Amino acid sequence: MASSDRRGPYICGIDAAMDVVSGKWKSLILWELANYGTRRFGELKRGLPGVSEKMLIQHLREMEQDGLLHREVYREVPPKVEYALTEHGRSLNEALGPLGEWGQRRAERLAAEGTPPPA
Amino acid sequence: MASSDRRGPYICGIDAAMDVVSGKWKSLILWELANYGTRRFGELKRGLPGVSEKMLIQHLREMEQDGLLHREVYREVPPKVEYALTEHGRSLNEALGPLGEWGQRRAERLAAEGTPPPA
DNA sequence: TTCAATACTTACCTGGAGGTAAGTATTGAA
DNA sequence: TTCAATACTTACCTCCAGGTAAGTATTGAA
Repeated sequence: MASSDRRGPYICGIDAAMDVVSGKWKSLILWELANYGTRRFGELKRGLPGVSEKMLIQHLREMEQDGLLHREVYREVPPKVEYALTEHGRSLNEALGPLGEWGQRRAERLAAEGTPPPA
Repeated sequence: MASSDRRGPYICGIDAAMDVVSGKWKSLILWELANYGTRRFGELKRGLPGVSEKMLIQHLREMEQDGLLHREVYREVPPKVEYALTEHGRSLNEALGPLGEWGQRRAERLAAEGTPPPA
């Protein structure tokens, strides 16, 4: 969910899914964790160029509350925290597959049509 | 795309798809048009309770520019305008299917867990 | 005693998504 | 001459997602 809690009522499934995945970096976090299995806070930060620490932690917290990922704290010095997808997170990532493929085709089509990225 | 034009560069397919589908009412417009085939402005408005005319027309214009739908004007009095999905719009709607199903399951799970909608 | 490394935390600010409400254009019917 | 019906259009405003930048907590090593 977004920081302004919703959790319904939803008018359709897309609505319910978007409530959980909308957020500038969430789908990328999902992708990163699906690819690497487990990632530390700093690794995620480096893997998402441009993300601010505030938004990264905020998104991670929301995704944890939404049951998409698990947070494991290792009491070491310096501190170490690992994030990993839950089963729900993995299934969401899979459900996003077709959308990603559609977007991929769109990007290729735009490129083929000679639409240069804006200056 | 959002009113602040993006059209890339995209860092992944999800990104490219989200650029086109993010917007409070866009997935619902997609669903409405996929279900009815063709809809007039006023019909869409009545079909999306709560949408403002400003946002509806803005979303429709953006989706037209993104090649998702077609706008057909009938020179009559009173005026008549019909909207229908293009092939791209239809394929996007299909790509959203699994996400919608995931959201549906999530909504059912939340209901089963006894998470009442917020007051 | 200070520093390095990691993972946050907090205060503050800006831009833009989206809402409200009133106005416009067209023309046949009453 | 006014009104009804439809599809916008415009001005103005609010709220919040997200950014920046500085601060905190922990403790072993130098």
